[in-house]
Amino acid sequence: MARTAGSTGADTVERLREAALELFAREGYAAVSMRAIAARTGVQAGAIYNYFPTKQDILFDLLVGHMEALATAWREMERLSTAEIRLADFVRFHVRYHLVRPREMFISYMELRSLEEDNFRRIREFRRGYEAIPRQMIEQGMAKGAFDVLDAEVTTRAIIALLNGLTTWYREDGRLSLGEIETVYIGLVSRMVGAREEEGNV
Amino acid sequence: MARTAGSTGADTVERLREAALELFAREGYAAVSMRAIAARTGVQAGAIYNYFPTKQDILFDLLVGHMEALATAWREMERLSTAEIRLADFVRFHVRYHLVRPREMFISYMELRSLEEDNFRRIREFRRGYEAIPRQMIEQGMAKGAFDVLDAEVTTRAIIALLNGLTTWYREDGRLSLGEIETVYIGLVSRMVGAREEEGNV
DNA sequence: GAGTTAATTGAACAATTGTTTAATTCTAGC
DNA sequence: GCTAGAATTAAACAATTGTTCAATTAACTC
Repeated sequence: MARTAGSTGADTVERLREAALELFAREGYAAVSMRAIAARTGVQAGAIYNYFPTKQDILFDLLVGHMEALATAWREMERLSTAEIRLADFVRFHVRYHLVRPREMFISYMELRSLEEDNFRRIREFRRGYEAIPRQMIEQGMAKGAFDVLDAEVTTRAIIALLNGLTTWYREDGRLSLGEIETVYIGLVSRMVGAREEEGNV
Repeated sequence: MARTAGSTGADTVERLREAALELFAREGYAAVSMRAIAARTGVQAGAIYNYFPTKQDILFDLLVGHMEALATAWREMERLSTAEIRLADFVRFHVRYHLVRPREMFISYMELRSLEEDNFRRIREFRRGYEAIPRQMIEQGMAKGAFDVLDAEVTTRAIIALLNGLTTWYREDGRLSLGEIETVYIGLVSRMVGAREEEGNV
């Protein structure tokens, strides 16, 4: 046998991405075999190599894609305003964006260690750029006296950890809606940075 | 060849634990082979099976050991007091305990998915018990009017995520000392729960 | 409808995996 | 100094791993 009826490359590569994303998120990169990804796509293992040179390239492709889409999405919706409002915007954006893409979020911070040297460095750069966004807001808010923070670096990292921690417990069918979780998180972050007026940050 | 000079079982099993802990933390359970653990211990792969029936049992042994030691350590140092002080105590304890054992902390929340069904359930129970500690403090503080919290569950989970996130960025040779990080974290958590008097929680 | 290209199979590769077992050497107790 | 048991090696097992490639079939072009 060979080419199967109705198969097109663009379709197959997309189904491969989806299968790999699901499996990497659920089992972890190292525990997933090329045959498992192929089986889930309804294809033989050899076919994968028409689209990705190695297993590592699948992971890297997923992570780059996620980070680029994330950065683009933020750029498209960010607005100029005070540090308080911009930080609240960022929290809302981050929560909303990731809760709709839990698998991407999960692998993008769980599978960093599965990346080879060069790939790791590139993804790390992406992350640094993204994490610089809240950091700058906090520093700006401090400079203008709108925030009261003991240590900008630790506070930023704590906020990022708190945001990323969402993946470990959020369930779509949970008690709270996405909007309610956003509200709670915005309130928490607002307190963490010691924003002057606790309410009214829209 | 066979038994090597100066070898005792108690010593070997401890070195095996240490090797497995280091490798699991660095590479991930699935990416570590029995031969890699053996090599790091200075022993052949077959020797491991005198102490652990399977690879899975090594991971489980490490996780159970960590969770039990963690719970014991907290019980030994906890004291009766107000919710504010007890929560600050807990944060300080958690930060200090884990920053001295980054590898245990790392695998105990990164490798949960590598556990087989039954083992996973047992470790999850341990975790639930431990995470109930801050949750109860928060609920108690709310009931007494000492805390002002929008949602107890989400706030608890956010605090736990923030605490666990330490592993992803803490470095022993970093800018801040363990004590300074503790102080910042206690302040952050205190704000998150809306503790009435922000300072003076010792 | 013939010829070209795109897409896939299926078998094969060597390497590595977790685990078992018989043989061997060391240590401890008498 | 002998012996029993503890500790380990080294070889072997079948299964699985990532990857390659010639053969084969489907879709597209003219």
